[in-house]
Amino acid sequence: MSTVTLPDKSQRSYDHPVSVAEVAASIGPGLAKAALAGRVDGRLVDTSFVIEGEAELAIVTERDPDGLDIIRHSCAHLLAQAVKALFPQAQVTIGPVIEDGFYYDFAFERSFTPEDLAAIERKMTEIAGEDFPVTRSVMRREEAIDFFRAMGEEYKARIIEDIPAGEQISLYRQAEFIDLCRGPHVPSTGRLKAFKLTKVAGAYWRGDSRNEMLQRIYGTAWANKKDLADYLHRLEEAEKRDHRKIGKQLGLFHQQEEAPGMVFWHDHGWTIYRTVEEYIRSLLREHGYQEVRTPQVVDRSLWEKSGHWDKFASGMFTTHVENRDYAIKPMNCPCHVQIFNQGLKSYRDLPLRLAEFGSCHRNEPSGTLHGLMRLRNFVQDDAHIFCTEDQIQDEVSAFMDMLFGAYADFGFEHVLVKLSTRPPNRVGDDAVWDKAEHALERALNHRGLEWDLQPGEGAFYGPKIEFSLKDCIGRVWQCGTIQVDFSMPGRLGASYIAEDSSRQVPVMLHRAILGSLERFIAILLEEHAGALPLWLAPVQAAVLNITDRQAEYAARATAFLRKSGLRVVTDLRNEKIGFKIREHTLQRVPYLLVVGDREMSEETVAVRARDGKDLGSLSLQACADRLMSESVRRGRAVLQA
RNA sequence: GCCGGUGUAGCUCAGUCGGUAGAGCAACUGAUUCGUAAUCAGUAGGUCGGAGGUUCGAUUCCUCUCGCCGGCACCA
Repeated sequence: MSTVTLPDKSQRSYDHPVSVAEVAASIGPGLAKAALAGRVDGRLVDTSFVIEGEAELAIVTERDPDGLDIIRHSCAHLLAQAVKALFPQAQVTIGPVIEDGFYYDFAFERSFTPEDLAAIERKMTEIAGEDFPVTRSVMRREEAIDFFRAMGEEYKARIIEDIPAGEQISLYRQAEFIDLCRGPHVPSTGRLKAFKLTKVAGAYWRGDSRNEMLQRIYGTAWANKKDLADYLHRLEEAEKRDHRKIGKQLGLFHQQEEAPGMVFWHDHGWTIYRTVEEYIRSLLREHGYQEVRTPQVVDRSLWEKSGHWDKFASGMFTTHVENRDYAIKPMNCPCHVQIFNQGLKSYRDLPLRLAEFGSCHRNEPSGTLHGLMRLRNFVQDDAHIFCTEDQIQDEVSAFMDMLFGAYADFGFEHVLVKLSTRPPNRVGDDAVWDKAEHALERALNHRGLEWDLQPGEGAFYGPKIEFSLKDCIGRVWQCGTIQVDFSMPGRLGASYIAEDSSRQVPVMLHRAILGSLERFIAILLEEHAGALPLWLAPVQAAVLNITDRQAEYAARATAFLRKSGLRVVTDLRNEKIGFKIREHTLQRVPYLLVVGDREMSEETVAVRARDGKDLGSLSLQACADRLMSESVRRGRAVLQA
């Protein structure tokens, strides 16, 4: 006797143990066909899973998010089967589900070529067409190790060896292909109808660069062909937002071979940059920071004291002049401590907040450079807060207010927050780390934020909170951060006189809102597809004349608007108005102000918004007022509109 | 740094199974003065990323190297 309770609370009883597939069939033939798996008492199982006694059951179909994951996971197996069919010498390793798809890592004597990929995909389609049943079986661990080793699957054997002794191992078979897997899987290969292999790449065995490199094949999979086509289309559209593409189209900046990882900012890009910087500067003033400026090139002895020379020697650009070694600064904190160290500090001076738009150089590995996102020379909106242990919590909270306010002004709502704790290689003792980690955790929880824990990902001198944003194709980039540092002030001899007139070492908080200005601007460009909100747009309006007759008036209108504080250009070229509108629209200019004889006689401009909307004719003053008020509202206007 | 791909005019791209390259747009010249996403005609423009090698001859084949793109590892 078995009784299942369905999600709608209805119950069904059977006089024998029933499989998930049987239950689905007893509900209806449509559901039986659609069933991919079952969720029994909250646990995902195959449709072949047999229920005895009482259980809650949900039939998982492709419409269930778990169903899509199962399809993707089964696609990884399908990929592995196809690869083994075409390249029997290849060894299988792991094949997990990832966002929008899956991958599978193979050990193979050579690299897979794009042609191989096409052949593998054809083979996958063929196998799916055969509609092989997918069956589950179990083995004892030792038996499974021998089994895979006998097949020549050394990597699989090693994976199983890491599974705790005595545990049962589940295996999944489809036709001649057998893989170790926890499951569940689709009932048969015919259920995989919409997939595409997307790229090949190297990936280290067990994610460790000391290990050999495997061949990773990525794919995407969906419930049906339409979803797949939609996804590929979305991806194509997203790639058009790439900041490197937009930077070129809008003439914002360029990079060239002679300076890899560096940026040549052009006028329009630099205007965006300065606007962002000036905005942050206004926040610094508001929040009680001092702005400072420190040297680019500093003697190696300071970096030895800070610990950087030891730990990041190959990551620093160095130079040698008159028998002295120098490093071009990779970060600002040691220099800020030097400023703190000038003059005797009292507890009354704390918290002392020193900010710098600090230009840093780091010799990032060549394979990591990525447009404006990862550079060898970048500017941080950096600051170091010198405070007492008791002040940490308030300072972290105040910083988060500042950060979330800024992100709102820039139009970002979805910020990924992560807490990274002590790494294996670190300075400072564990009691100190405990204290720092707890302070950050408390500040996060106090604010009621959702956050992820990243154990072992902290900096060598302290734990940190990271604030990340996503780029156009969903890659995550760290932007803001706040890091507690109980080590460096002591290493660099920072101290203050406490209330009891004893000498104490201050705590230092490293913090940045945007992180690298370059990276933040890249994300801004991708977020807005180049159509920046008015306050950030390098050109806020263009005045376009219809014929030469209005040239003088157009210049006068431009001068008027500029005097009001707007960034305005004039386009007096002898071109049709449609041509000019097209060009400036492609340049993402927020407002196009057309002047013909009518506007000239009325002292107005005909206002056209970037989206093509006709806002009618406005007097010069009304136009200036309207644009200025939109500009000062920044990104929040968009959010609240 | 590692694996793979890639590099042709200012931009986007085509092409040469080895005989020193072509289009569209942009630029320039001329005509056109035209009211909301491309006016017409003409002209000019490239040591085919760099270095070496094979060859009578290399942009094309080989080797090395640099940049870029996608992953992986890294990211103070």
